[in-house]
Amino acid sequence: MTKEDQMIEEMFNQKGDLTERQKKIVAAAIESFAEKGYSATSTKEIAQKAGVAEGTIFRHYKTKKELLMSIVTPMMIKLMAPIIIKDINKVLNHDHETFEAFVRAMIDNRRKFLKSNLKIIKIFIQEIPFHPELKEQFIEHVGSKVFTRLRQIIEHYQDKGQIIKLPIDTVLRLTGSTIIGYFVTRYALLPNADWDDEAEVDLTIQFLMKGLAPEE
Amino acid sequence: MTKEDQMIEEMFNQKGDLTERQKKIVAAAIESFAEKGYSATSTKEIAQKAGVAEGTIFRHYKTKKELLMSIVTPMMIKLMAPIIIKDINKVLNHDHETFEAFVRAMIDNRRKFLKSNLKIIKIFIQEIPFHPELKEQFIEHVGSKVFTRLRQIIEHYQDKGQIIKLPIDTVLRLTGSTIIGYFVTRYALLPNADWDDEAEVDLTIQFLMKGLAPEE
Amino acid sequence: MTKEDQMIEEMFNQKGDLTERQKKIVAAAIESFAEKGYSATSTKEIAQKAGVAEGTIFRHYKTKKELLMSIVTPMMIKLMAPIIIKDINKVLNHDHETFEAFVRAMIDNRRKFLKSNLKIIKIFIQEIPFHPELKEQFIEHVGSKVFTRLRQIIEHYQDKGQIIKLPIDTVLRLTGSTIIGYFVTRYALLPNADWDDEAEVDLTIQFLMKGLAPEE
Amino acid sequence: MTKEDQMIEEMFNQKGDLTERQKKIVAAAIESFAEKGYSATSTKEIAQKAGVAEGTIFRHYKTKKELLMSIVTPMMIKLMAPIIIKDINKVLNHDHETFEAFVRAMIDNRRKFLKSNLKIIKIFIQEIPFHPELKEQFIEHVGSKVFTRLRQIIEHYQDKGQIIKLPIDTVLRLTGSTIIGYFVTRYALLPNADWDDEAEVDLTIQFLMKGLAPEE
DNA sequence: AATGAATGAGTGTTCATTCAT
DNA sequence: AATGAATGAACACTCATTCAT
Repeated sequence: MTKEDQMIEEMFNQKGDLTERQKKIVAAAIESFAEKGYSATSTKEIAQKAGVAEGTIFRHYKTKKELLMSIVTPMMIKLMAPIIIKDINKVLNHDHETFEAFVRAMIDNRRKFLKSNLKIIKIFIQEIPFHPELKEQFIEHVGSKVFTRLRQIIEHYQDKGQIIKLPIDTVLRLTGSTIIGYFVTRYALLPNADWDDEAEVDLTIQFLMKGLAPEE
Repeated sequence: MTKEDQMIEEMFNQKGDLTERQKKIVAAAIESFAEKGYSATSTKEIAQKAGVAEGTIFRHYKTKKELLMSIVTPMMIKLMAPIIIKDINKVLNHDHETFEAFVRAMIDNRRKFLKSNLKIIKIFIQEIPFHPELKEQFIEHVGSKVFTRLRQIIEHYQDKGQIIKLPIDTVLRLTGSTIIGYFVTRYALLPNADWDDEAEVDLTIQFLMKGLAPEE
Repeated sequence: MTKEDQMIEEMFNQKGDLTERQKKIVAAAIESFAEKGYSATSTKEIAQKAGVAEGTIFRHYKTKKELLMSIVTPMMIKLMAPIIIKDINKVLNHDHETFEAFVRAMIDNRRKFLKSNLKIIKIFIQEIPFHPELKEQFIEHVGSKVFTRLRQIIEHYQDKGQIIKLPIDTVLRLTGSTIIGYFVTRYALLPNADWDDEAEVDLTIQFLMKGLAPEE
Repeated sequence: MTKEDQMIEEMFNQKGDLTERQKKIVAAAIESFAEKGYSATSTKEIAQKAGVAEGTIFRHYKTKKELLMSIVTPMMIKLMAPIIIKDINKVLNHDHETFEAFVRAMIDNRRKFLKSNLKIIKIFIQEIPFHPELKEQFIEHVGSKVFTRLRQIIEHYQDKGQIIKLPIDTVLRLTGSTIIGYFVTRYALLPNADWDDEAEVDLTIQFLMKGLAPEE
């Protein structure tokens, strides 16, 4: 719970409008949603875990779904923000001379966020197929921008001759699969294995670079 | 529904013990579980969709969960079977001279299964985090054997000098990420995009082989 | 309860599609709705009084409101039916030579119905202001026909020179007020007073006839 | 709302102890109780409509029922007051020479009150069957006195030979039915019809007088 | 005086499951 | 085997009321 609490502190107190009780409700909801899934979690259970009356939940969130959304939406934005927001020139020209450096930076940066938002991300991925509004919201507010952005970045490094000139979406898919595959294995499938993260990332990036190396 | 029906025919009639009514129940359950998730689906709904009485479901399956299991367990076994069953020597020595040929064969072979079991696989992946028995069953009966087997195979091709001598589990992860990443993108994320499957698989395998190529 | 049961028997068994349990539910609902009002009556209470499980109510009636409607709608129709249905010539020419005879017949006939449907009528009157559908249904299916019919009848006796030629709606209102006023006093306001019904009706009709007597 | 506000002003400011906020609460409660009934109206709804906090209602009225009573009780008294209070000799001997004049005065006088208290009267009639205290209060404080009084008045005009010597309660009932029947039709059933009030009252009184005319 | 957060019992309704037919 | 009526616990949500601020 400590890690989760920390993340709630960070994420929601910035917004500054969560009361002590609300934080407890949100923390309890995250715990339960992640453990048993949104629709198998009862509001009674959340209330008990949070140590509040059931009615209190509904004072702050009109419906159970609104509670879910209030947890998942800001995370979704924060997860993708760094990719969208960063000044384009900075990212491409100044920040990272090579594609490898860019990928490494991205892994390092997102790893922290991921580690502290593990449960919320899990909830998000679990529930997105069942809530069309969530999907639409994701695509509208984040998804499309992120993909546009990532395509620009890949094109940039292709133009610089650092990576192979395959179709951009294919490069995107291969890169995404490799990185996300690492994170999923690391934090969801085998979180308790004995990981040497530094080495593992090195190998992963090395694999990716070789795989995407331009033809001679 | 035709595709789903076909698959049900194939899969369950082998077992030979499914009545006409049971097939309808199973088909309805697959449809609903995939669409709204296991716990958000009511047995009433399944009964209606299947055109049977509510009681009929419980005549064939003691509980709702048993119905879920009866859908998901055999699929899980069939999905993994080809990897486990095949005679070891055959696979390694005779069937596929190269790692590339092996990967290509695997993709081709599993693609058919995947396409016709899409919904069940979706259900399986959605529900596995919430049903410990399912997870245990998977690991015990399938997972561990599959992994042992895949490690042997990778070692074999490493020994033949066809792929780089990274830690076996790392190779496994990278290969898995690349292939599963392709399938997920192809069939779950963007099933309606305009895919040239042959070309896409060629590029994917080419990426994988370059990425895993032994050092010179 | 005996009287109520009787009436339920009569009214609903004709339709023949009420199970024993449904009858109990309906009887309990009538009792409670009449006593505390529709919205102050809980389904739990109805279930307990009926000696069934709460769920059973909802097997037969999709909502609490549907239960209310199923009680009130057929009564409304049966209450008004005799006025609408009767063959027009019969009523006007053959059945009743005088307006007095018509009024007396109406009082006698509707008294029986009223006595055995007292509670349901009470519920109907109590709830009609709060359920627009009920009001519309009443007007559409019964009200308008009844009024058209009653106007014809009054006109008929006016033409025969038996009652004064005031505006028809005024005659209707005065007649209605007098008769309904009697019934309300008799059965709702002072049901326990010491009534000599025959004498009281005689006086009431005598008052009505004098009041509506044509000018000389 | 203007009309309602006016009436509240009139009625409650006499008591002089209603704050601005209380008036808003009372006005909102009247609106809602009349529209949806007492028990279907929530205190939250009243608070919102009144523009005050939920707690504020309970600062002024211990319970929701007390709020109802505070609305309905003074109206009940004011409605009946003129009949009770007026100096007996004045009414009978000086004010109105004839029964007809008395009835006409009563209709004129009470019409104003009725028009501006329509909603409260509606609430009173709707709720009286469900609140025994209300009924008792009505009978004790108003009802019995009013009836005693009205009986005296009728007896007086009977003695003067102006109306028929039927049993007093029967005369009372017939007179009441006729007058109340007019008001109910005029203000509750068909308030939007095209009424010529003066003519209608004339006809109604004419009917009543003929109906109650002494035998020759 | 006024607020509105907090309460927990209560609401109508749905649930998975049982069982007589 | 199949039905669908019956169950009562559980559901998300609302209620009148309290109380610290």
